[in-house]
Amino acid sequence: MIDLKYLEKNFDEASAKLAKKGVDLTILDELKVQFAMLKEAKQSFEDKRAMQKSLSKEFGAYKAQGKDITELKYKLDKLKEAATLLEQKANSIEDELAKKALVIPNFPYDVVPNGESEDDNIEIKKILTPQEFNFTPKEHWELAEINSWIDFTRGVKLAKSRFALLQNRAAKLERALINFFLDKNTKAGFNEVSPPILNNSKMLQGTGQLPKFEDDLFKIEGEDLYLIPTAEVPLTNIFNDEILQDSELPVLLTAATPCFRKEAGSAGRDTRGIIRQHQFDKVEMVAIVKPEQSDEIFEMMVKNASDILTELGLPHRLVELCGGDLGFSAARTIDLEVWLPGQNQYREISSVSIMSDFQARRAKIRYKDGKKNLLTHTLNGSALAVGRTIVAIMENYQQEDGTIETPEALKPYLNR
RNA sequence: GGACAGUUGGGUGAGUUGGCUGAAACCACACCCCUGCUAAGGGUGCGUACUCGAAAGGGUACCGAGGGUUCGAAUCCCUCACUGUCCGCCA
Repeated sequence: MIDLKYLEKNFDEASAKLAKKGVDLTILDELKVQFAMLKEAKQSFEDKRAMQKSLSKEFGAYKAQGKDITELKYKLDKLKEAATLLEQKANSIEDELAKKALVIPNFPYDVVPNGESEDDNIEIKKILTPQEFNFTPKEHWELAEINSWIDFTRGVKLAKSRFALLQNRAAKLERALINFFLDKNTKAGFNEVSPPILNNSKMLQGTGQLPKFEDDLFKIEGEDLYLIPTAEVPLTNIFNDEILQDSELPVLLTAATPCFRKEAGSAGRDTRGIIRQHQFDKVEMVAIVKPEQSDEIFEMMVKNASDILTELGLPHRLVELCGGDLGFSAARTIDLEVWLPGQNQYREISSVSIMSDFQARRAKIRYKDGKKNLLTHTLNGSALAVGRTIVAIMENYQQEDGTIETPEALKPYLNR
């Protein structure tokens, strides 16, 4: 959630920032007005309630002394009625305000370039040069067919469209990659955990998926539980409603989990292959940090993800997302895009973001700074998306006959 | 899933014949004093959030969540969630 006090005090500046993200600014005016109304309503309720409470104390004394209480009771009844009314008014303003505030996206950082869509993103640098093939490289689904790595038909039979069945060496490769990624992240200082992959609505709200993006989530019927769309949700919310000691920070966590997304709104996109599935494995990095630590940790996370790709021999590039392409909770994001020779283009394989204090405010993640409790910053990034890494290996390591070689770095993980 | 018990501040844990309790005590933590050497003693402070105030200091809400009774509820009633134990089931 954005800082409403900041919005109140620096309205124009806040508006300019959100405009960069393409927010309809009329909602901000409403927010500002309602925020002022809420303060006033709360104040008048609290004044009445204070009066009621202090008189109520006398009530006990009166009774003990055997004094007549009918007049006092009459006054108290009136006060109670008035206070309750004022309370309801304040509550309804607060509810409305919360409803609106929860769907306002995070403020982007100043370094974020202007732009409306992914076409306006800015390439920062390329790492490794794509190799020249002396044949026409195939797309990964053709290779999957030739090597019998992926059974798309039966995946759909078992579940529905956008589900696939990895088999043979692809299944082994998936497991090897998860281990490889976790080992790399551990070496980079991240602590491995294995969280629940069903989380409740409070957690989904904490990281920003709810209430606005409910349609993207798979929900368990009859339960307040959702399949997580990313391990960012459980990892970040480990500290939901907690106050950390400042000596504990930064907290660096990594986990390999399946992720589940409905992909609502991406009908027709990437329907072939396993680029966009309802279920996919991903190894995630999450950091809970003091605000002054977040830039440094961010660079470290980007480098870690990039180094892993380099070690796998996969050409990739770093892309700074523009305001319009930035996610709801993100203040700044760098995407890592891997080269896919079959598709002849770079495709996202990791996304590393600073959420500033946006998630921390929603999830109430704080730390002790002397006597004060301050909001932490949260960051997350993939290192890496497993399915897309398999795609990248298939396309980059393909031979003319359609067979696929194994990257050197993975051999220790596959030959056992 | 069934039966019983419980859910209080960072931790342990009082308080459940309604008002003197936002909350004893102890531990932990912070600062100070004494002392000096890898101990101990003494003092003070210490829940969270919002809000008024320059500050000192006030106000309101929160004792698992939500609702109810009452002038007044951590304390009484209802619903739900969770934890523990026993039974059942099971990887």
